[in-house]
Amino acid sequence: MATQHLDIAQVAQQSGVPASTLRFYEEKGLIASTGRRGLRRLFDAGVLERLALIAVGRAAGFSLDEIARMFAPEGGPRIDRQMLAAKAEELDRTIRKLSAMRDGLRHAVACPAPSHMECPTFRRIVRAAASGAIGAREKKAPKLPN
Amino acid sequence: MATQHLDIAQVAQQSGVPASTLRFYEEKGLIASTGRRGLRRLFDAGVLERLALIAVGRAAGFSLDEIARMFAPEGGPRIDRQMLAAKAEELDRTIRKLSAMRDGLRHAVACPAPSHMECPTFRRIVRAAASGAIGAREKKAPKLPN
DNA sequence: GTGCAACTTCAAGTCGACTTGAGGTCAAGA
DNA sequence: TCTTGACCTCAAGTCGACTTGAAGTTGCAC
Repeated sequence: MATQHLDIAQVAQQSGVPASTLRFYEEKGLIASTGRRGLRRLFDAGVLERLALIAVGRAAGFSLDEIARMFAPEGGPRIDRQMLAAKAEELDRTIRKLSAMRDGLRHAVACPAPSHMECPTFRRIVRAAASGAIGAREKKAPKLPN
Repeated sequence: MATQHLDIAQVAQQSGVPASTLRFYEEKGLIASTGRRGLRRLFDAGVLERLALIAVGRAAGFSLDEIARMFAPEGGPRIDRQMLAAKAEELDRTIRKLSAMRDGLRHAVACPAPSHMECPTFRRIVRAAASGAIGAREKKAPKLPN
Protein backbone atom coordinates (compact mmCIF):
# COMPACT_ATOMS: atom_id res chain seq x y z
CA MET A 1 0.00 0.00 0.00
CA ALA A 2 1.15 3.50 -0.78
CA THR A 3 -0.04 5.90 1.91
CA GLN A 4 -2.00 4.90 4.94
CA HIS A 5 -5.74 4.63 4.66
CA LEU A 6 -8.08 5.63 7.42
CA ASP A 7 -11.78 5.04 7.57
CA ILE A 8 -14.10 7.88 8.42
CA ALA A 9 -14.35 6.89 12.07
CA GLN A 10 -10.60 7.01 12.47
CA VAL A 11 -10.38 10.37 10.78
CA ALA A 12 -13.15 11.64 13.03
CA GLN A 13 -11.41 10.34 16.09
CA GLN A 14 -7.95 11.60 15.20
CA SER A 15 -9.08 15.00 13.98
CA GLY A 16 -11.92 15.64 16.35
CA VAL A 17 -14.12 16.51 13.39
CA PRO A 18 -17.47 14.66 13.47
CA ALA A 19 -18.18 12.17 10.70
CA SER A 20 -21.21 14.19 9.66
CA THR A 21 -18.94 17.16 9.08
CA LEU A 22 -16.47 15.06 7.12
CA ARG A 23 -19.28 13.97 4.80
CA PHE A 24 -20.42 17.54 4.52
CA TYR A 25 -16.89 18.71 3.68
CA GLU A 26 -16.53 16.01 1.07
CA GLU A 27 -19.78 17.05 -0.52
CA LYS A 28 -18.47 20.62 -0.63
CA GLY A 29 -15.27 19.46 -2.24
CA LEU A 30 -13.06 20.49 0.66
CA ILE A 31 -11.72 17.01 1.22
CA ALA A 32 -11.76 13.88 -0.91
CA SER A 33 -12.16 10.26 0.07
CA THR A 34 -9.86 7.89 -1.75
CA GLY A 35 -12.26 4.98 -1.89
CA ARG A 36 -14.67 2.82 0.01
CA ARG A 37 -14.63 -0.37 1.98
CA GLY A 38 -18.16 -1.52 1.44
CA LEU A 39 -20.08 1.67 2.03
CA ARG A 40 -17.46 3.20 4.25
CA ARG A 41 -15.34 6.04 3.03
CA LEU A 42 -11.61 5.68 3.19
CA PHE A 43 -9.31 8.66 3.47
CA ASP A 44 -5.66 9.14 2.84
CA ALA A 45 -3.78 10.20 5.98
CA GLY A 46 -3.08 13.57 4.35
CA VAL A 47 -6.67 14.50 5.00
CA LEU A 48 -5.69 15.27 8.58
CA GLU A 49 -3.40 18.04 7.47
CA ARG A 50 -6.05 19.34 5.16
CA LEU A 51 -8.56 19.40 7.99
CA ALA A 52 -6.08 21.34 10.09
CA LEU A 53 -5.80 23.83 7.28
CA ILE A 54 -9.57 24.14 7.06
CA ALA A 55 -9.79 24.64 10.81
CA VAL A 56 -7.24 27.41 10.70
CA GLY A 57 -8.93 29.03 7.75
CA ARG A 58 -12.25 28.98 9.59
CA ALA A 59 -10.54 30.40 12.65
CA ALA A 60 -9.25 33.19 10.44
CA GLY A 61 -12.81 33.95 9.43
CA PHE A 62 -12.84 32.55 5.92
CA SER A 63 -15.95 30.86 4.64
CA LEU A 64 -15.80 27.31 3.40
CA ASP A 65 -16.22 28.56 -0.12
CA GLU A 66 -13.29 30.91 0.25
CA ILE A 67 -11.15 28.14 1.67
CA ALA A 68 -12.12 25.93 -1.23
CA ARG A 69 -11.15 28.66 -3.65
CA MET A 70 -7.83 29.22 -1.91
CA PHE A 71 -6.67 25.65 -1.76
CA ALA A 72 -8.83 23.38 -3.84
CA PRO A 73 -7.20 23.49 -7.27
CA GLU A 74 -4.30 21.17 -6.55
CA GLY A 75 -2.40 21.95 -9.69
CA GLY A 76 -5.59 23.50 -11.03
CA PRO A 77 -6.34 26.85 -12.62
CA ARG A 78 -3.58 28.54 -10.67
CA ILE A 79 -4.04 30.09 -7.33
CA ASP A 80 -4.83 33.76 -7.11
CA ARG A 81 -1.85 35.33 -5.39
CA GLN A 82 -3.39 38.73 -5.27
CA MET A 83 -6.35 37.32 -3.44
CA LEU A 84 -4.07 35.61 -0.97
CA ALA A 85 -2.14 38.82 -0.40
CA ALA A 86 -5.40 40.66 0.17
CA LYS A 87 -6.49 38.01 2.65
CA ALA A 88 -3.19 38.40 4.48
CA GLU A 89 -3.77 42.15 4.71
CA GLU A 90 -7.29 41.63 5.92
CA LEU A 91 -6.01 39.23 8.53
CA ASP A 92 -3.42 41.73 9.62
CA ARG A 93 -6.04 44.37 10.23
CA THR A 94 -8.11 41.84 12.13
CA ILE A 95 -5.16 40.95 14.29
CA ARG A 96 -4.58 44.57 15.18
CA LYS A 97 -8.19 44.97 16.21
CA LEU A 98 -8.21 41.83 18.24
CA SER A 99 -5.04 42.96 19.97
CA ALA A 100 -6.72 46.20 20.93
CA MET A 101 -9.74 44.28 22.14
CA ARG A 102 -7.55 41.99 24.22
CA ASP A 103 -5.79 44.98 25.76
CA GLY A 104 -9.15 46.53 26.47
CA LEU A 105 -10.33 43.39 28.23
CA ARG A 106 -7.14 43.15 30.26
CA HIS A 107 -7.54 46.76 31.27
CA ALA A 108 -11.16 46.18 32.20
CA VAL A 109 -10.10 43.37 34.49
CA ALA A 110 -7.84 45.71 36.43
CA CYS A 111 -9.76 48.94 36.13
CA PRO A 112 -11.72 50.19 39.12
CA ALA A 113 -14.18 52.33 37.15
CA PRO A 114 -17.79 51.38 37.92
CA SER A 115 -18.72 51.12 34.26
CA HIS A 116 -16.02 50.54 31.71
CA MET A 117 -17.54 53.11 29.42
CA GLU A 118 -16.61 55.72 31.97
CA CYS A 119 -12.95 54.77 31.97
CA PRO A 120 -10.93 56.97 29.61
CA THR A 121 -8.33 54.27 29.05
CA PHE A 122 -10.95 51.76 28.07
CA ARG A 123 -12.64 54.23 25.77
CA ARG A 124 -9.39 55.05 24.11
CA ILE A 125 -8.73 51.36 23.51
CA VAL A 126 -12.19 50.85 22.10
CA ARG A 127 -11.71 53.76 19.76
CA ALA A 128 -8.41 52.31 18.59
CA ALA A 129 -9.94 48.92 18.01
CA ALA A 130 -12.99 50.32 16.35
CA SER A 131 -11.34 52.64 13.89
CA GLY A 132 -12.75 51.44 10.65
CA ALA A 133 -14.54 48.50 12.23
CA ILE A 134 -17.72 50.44 12.09
CA GLY A 135 -19.22 52.14 9.10
CA ALA A 136 -17.81 49.62 6.69
CA ARG A 137 -19.99 46.60 7.07
CA GLU A 138 -18.97 43.68 4.99
CA LYS A 139 -19.26 40.44 6.85
CA LYS A 140 -18.63 39.71 10.46
CA ALA A 141 -16.24 37.85 12.62
CA PRO A 142 -15.86 34.26 13.77
CA LYS A 143 -15.42 32.60 17.08
CA LEU A 144 -12.44 30.42 17.74
CA PRO A 145 -12.49 27.09 19.60
CA ASN A 146 -9.89 26.06 22.09
CA MET B 1 -30.75 69.89 26.16
CA ALA B 2 -28.27 67.67 27.94
CA THR B 3 -26.50 65.40 25.45
CA GLN B 4 -27.14 65.47 21.78
CA HIS B 5 -30.02 63.41 20.48
CA LEU B 6 -29.90 61.59 17.21
CA ASP B 7 -32.75 59.87 15.48
CA ILE B 8 -32.35 56.36 14.21
CA ALA B 9 -31.60 57.48 10.67
CA GLN B 10 -28.75 59.67 11.86
CA VAL B 11 -27.32 56.91 13.99
CA ALA B 12 -27.58 54.56 11.03
CA GLN B 13 -25.85 57.03 8.78
CA GLN B 14 -23.09 57.95 11.19
CA SER B 15 -22.39 54.43 12.36
CA GLY B 16 -23.00 52.55 9.14
CA VAL B 17 -25.25 50.17 11.06
CA PRO B 18 -28.64 49.68 9.35
CA ALA B 19 -31.73 50.88 11.16
CA SER B 20 -33.09 47.34 11.19
CA THR B 21 -30.01 46.24 13.08
CA LEU B 22 -30.33 49.11 15.52
CA ARG B 23 -33.88 48.02 16.31
CA PHE B 24 -32.69 44.46 16.64
CA TYR B 25 -29.92 45.51 19.01
CA GLU B 26 -32.33 47.53 21.09
CA GLU B 27 -34.65 44.56 21.35
CA LYS B 28 -31.69 42.48 22.52
CA GLY B 29 -30.80 45.08 25.10
CA LEU B 30 -27.46 45.96 23.56
CA ILE B 31 -28.33 49.59 23.06
CA ALA B 32 -31.07 51.77 24.48
CA SER B 33 -33.04 54.55 22.88
CA THR B 34 -33.58 57.56 25.08
CA GLY B 35 -37.02 58.42 23.81
CA ARG B 36 -39.19 58.98 20.78
CA ARG B 37 -40.20 61.80 18.54
CA GLY B 38 -43.55 60.53 17.45
CA LEU B 39 -42.80 56.95 16.63
CA ARG B 40 -39.15 57.56 15.90
CA ARG B 41 -36.51 56.41 18.27
CA LEU B 42 -34.06 58.94 19.59
CA PHE B 43 -30.61 57.95 20.73
CA ASP B 44 -28.04 59.65 22.87
CA ALA B 45 -24.81 60.31 20.97
CA GLY B 46 -23.05 57.84 23.26
CA VAL B 47 -24.72 55.06 21.33
CA LEU B 48 -22.10 55.50 18.63
CA GLU B 49 -19.36 54.49 21.01
CA ARG B 50 -21.41 51.60 22.20
CA LEU B 51 -21.92 50.44 18.64
CA ALA B 52 -18.19 50.62 18.08
CA LEU B 53 -17.72 48.44 21.11
CA ILE B 54 -20.24 45.95 19.80
CA ALA B 55 -18.53 45.92 16.41
CA VAL B 56 -15.18 45.20 17.98
CA GLY B 57 -16.66 42.51 20.17
CA ARG B 58 -18.22 40.86 17.15
CA ALA B 59 -14.92 41.13 15.33
CA ALA B 60 -13.31 39.38 18.25
CA GLY B 61 -15.76 36.54 17.81
CA PHE B 62 -18.05 37.17 20.73
CA SER B 63 -21.74 36.50 20.35
CA LEU B 64 -24.24 39.26 20.97
CA ASP B 65 -25.26 37.55 24.17
CA GLU B 66 -21.69 37.46 25.40
CA ILE B 67 -21.23 41.11 24.59
CA ALA B 68 -24.41 41.91 26.46
CA ARG B 69 -23.15 39.95 29.44
CA MET B 70 -19.79 41.71 29.34
CA PHE B 71 -21.03 45.26 29.13
CA ALA B 72 -24.74 45.48 29.77
CA PRO B 73 -24.97 45.93 33.52
CA GLU B 74 -24.07 49.62 33.68
CA GLY B 75 -23.58 49.68 37.41
CA GLY B 76 -25.43 46.39 37.54
CA PRO B 77 -24.62 43.05 39.17
CA ARG B 78 -20.89 43.62 38.82
CA ILE B 79 -18.90 42.52 35.88
CA ASP B 80 -17.25 39.14 35.92
CA ARG B 81 -13.54 39.87 35.85
CA GLN B 82 -12.57 36.27 35.62
CA MET B 83 -14.67 35.87 32.53
CA LEU B 84 -13.06 38.93 31.00
CA ALA B 85 -9.59 37.59 31.78
CA ALA B 86 -10.54 34.27 30.19
CA LYS B 87 -11.81 36.09 27.12
CA ALA B 88 -8.54 37.96 26.90
CA GLU B 89 -6.64 34.67 27.01
CA GLU B 90 -8.88 33.18 24.36
CA LEU B 91 -8.31 36.21 22.20
CA ASP B 92 -4.60 35.89 22.67
CA ARG B 93 -4.64 32.33 21.41
CA THR B 94 -6.76 33.40 18.48
CA ILE B 95 -4.34 36.16 17.65
CA ARG B 96 -1.44 33.74 17.58
CA LYS B 97 -3.27 31.45 15.22
CA LEU B 98 -4.29 34.24 12.94
CA SER B 99 -0.72 35.46 12.87
CA ALA B 100 0.43 32.04 11.77
CA MET B 101 -2.28 31.98 9.14
CA ARG B 102 -1.26 35.39 7.87
CA ASP B 103 2.35 34.29 7.64
CA GLY B 104 1.25 31.18 5.80
CA LEU B 105 -0.69 33.24 3.30
CA ARG B 106 2.21 35.62 2.78
CA HIS B 107 4.48 32.69 2.19
CA ALA B 108 2.02 31.14 -0.23
CA VAL B 109 2.03 34.35 -2.24
CA ALA B 110 5.77 34.13 -2.71
CA CYS B 111 6.25 30.39 -2.79
CA PRO B 112 6.88 28.71 -6.13
CA ALA B 113 5.62 25.26 -5.09
CA PRO B 114 2.88 24.02 -7.42
CA SER B 115 0.56 23.11 -4.59
CA HIS B 116 1.03 24.77 -1.25
CA MET B 117 0.57 21.49 0.52
CA GLU B 118 3.81 20.36 -1.02
CA CYS B 119 5.78 23.26 0.39
CA PRO B 120 7.52 22.36 3.64
CA THR B 121 7.48 25.93 4.88
CA PHE B 122 3.77 26.22 4.31
CA ARG B 123 3.11 22.91 6.01
CA ARG B 124 5.17 23.94 8.99
CA ILE B 125 3.20 27.15 9.28
CA VAL B 126 -0.10 25.31 9.02
CA ARG B 127 1.00 22.93 11.73
CA ALA B 128 1.97 25.84 13.95
CA ALA B 129 -1.34 27.55 13.37
CA ALA B 130 -3.31 24.36 13.78
CA SER B 131 -1.81 23.18 17.02
CA GLY B 132 -4.81 22.89 19.20
CA ALA B 133 -7.16 24.33 16.60
CA ILE B 134 -8.21 20.87 15.66
CA GLY B 135 -9.47 18.20 17.99
CA ALA B 136 -10.94 20.71 20.36
CA ARG B 137 -14.09 21.81 18.68
CA GLU B 138 -16.13 24.29 20.55
CA LYS B 139 -17.31 27.05 18.32
CA LYS B 140 -15.65 28.62 15.36
CA ALA B 141 -14.00 31.84 14.37
CA PRO B 142 -15.14 35.22 13.12
CA LYS B 143 -14.81 37.17 9.98
CA LEU B 144 -13.84 40.77 10.21
CA PRO B 145 -14.94 43.57 7.94
CA ASN B 146 -12.61 46.29 6.82
C1' DG C 1 -55.61 69.84 5.86
C1' DT C 2 -53.41 66.72 2.83
C1' DG C 3 -49.42 63.91 1.00
C1' DC C 4 -46.01 61.10 1.68
C1' DA C 5 -41.40 59.59 2.88
C1' DA C 6 -39.65 57.61 6.63
C1' DC C 7 -40.42 55.68 10.32
C1' DT C 8 -43.14 51.88 13.29
C1' DT C 9 -44.37 46.66 14.74
C1' DC C 10 -44.43 41.82 14.14
C1' DA C 11 -43.87 37.66 11.71
C1' DA C 12 -41.47 35.29 8.57
C1' DG C 13 -37.50 34.61 5.64
C1' DT C 14 -32.35 34.08 4.67
C1' DC C 15 -27.60 32.52 5.05
C1' DG C 16 -23.67 29.68 6.37
C1' DA C 17 -22.34 25.74 8.60
C1' DC C 18 -23.56 22.00 10.28
C1' DT C 19 -26.60 18.34 12.83
C1' DT C 20 -30.34 15.17 13.13
C1' DG C 21 -33.58 11.68 11.73
C1' DA C 22 -35.61 8.09 9.00
C1' DG C 23 -34.86 4.30 6.56
C1' DG C 24 -31.26 1.40 4.17
C1' DT C 25 -26.84 -1.48 3.54
C1' DC C 26 -23.04 -4.11 4.63
C1' DA C 27 -18.61 -6.57 6.89
C1' DA C 28 -17.46 -9.10 10.41
C1' DG C 29 -18.08 -11.83 14.55
C1' DA C 30 -20.90 -15.62 17.13
C1' DT D 1 -26.41 -18.01 8.48
C1' DC D 2 -27.81 -14.43 11.20
C1' DT D 3 -27.13 -10.26 13.99
C1' DT D 4 -25.56 -6.23 14.92
C1' DG D 5 -23.46 -1.94 14.90
C1' DA D 6 -21.42 1.40 12.30
C1' DC D 7 -21.66 3.30 8.39
C1' DC D 8 -24.62 5.05 4.21
C1' DT D 9 -28.06 8.72 1.68
C1' DC D 10 -31.15 12.41 1.52
C1' DA D 11 -34.20 15.64 3.42
C1' DA D 12 -35.20 18.47 6.94
C1' DG D 13 -34.08 20.91 11.10
C1' DT D 14 -31.19 24.22 14.02
C1' DC D 15 -28.70 28.31 15.47
C1' DG D 16 -27.10 33.08 15.50
C1' DA D 17 -27.56 37.31 13.45
C1' DC D 18 -29.87 39.79 10.86
C1' DT D 19 -33.09 41.26 6.77
C1' DT D 20 -37.42 41.64 4.48
C1' DG D 21 -42.30 42.31 3.88
C1' DA D 22 -46.88 43.69 4.99
C1' DA D 23 -49.63 46.77 7.13
C1' DG D 24 -49.95 50.82 10.08
C1' DT D 25 -48.64 55.69 11.86
C1' DT D 26 -46.86 60.36 11.79
C1' DG D 27 -43.89 64.75 11.53
C1' DC D 28 -43.27 68.03 8.28
C1' DA D 29 -43.56 70.47 3.71
C1' DC D 30 -46.81 72.31 0.97
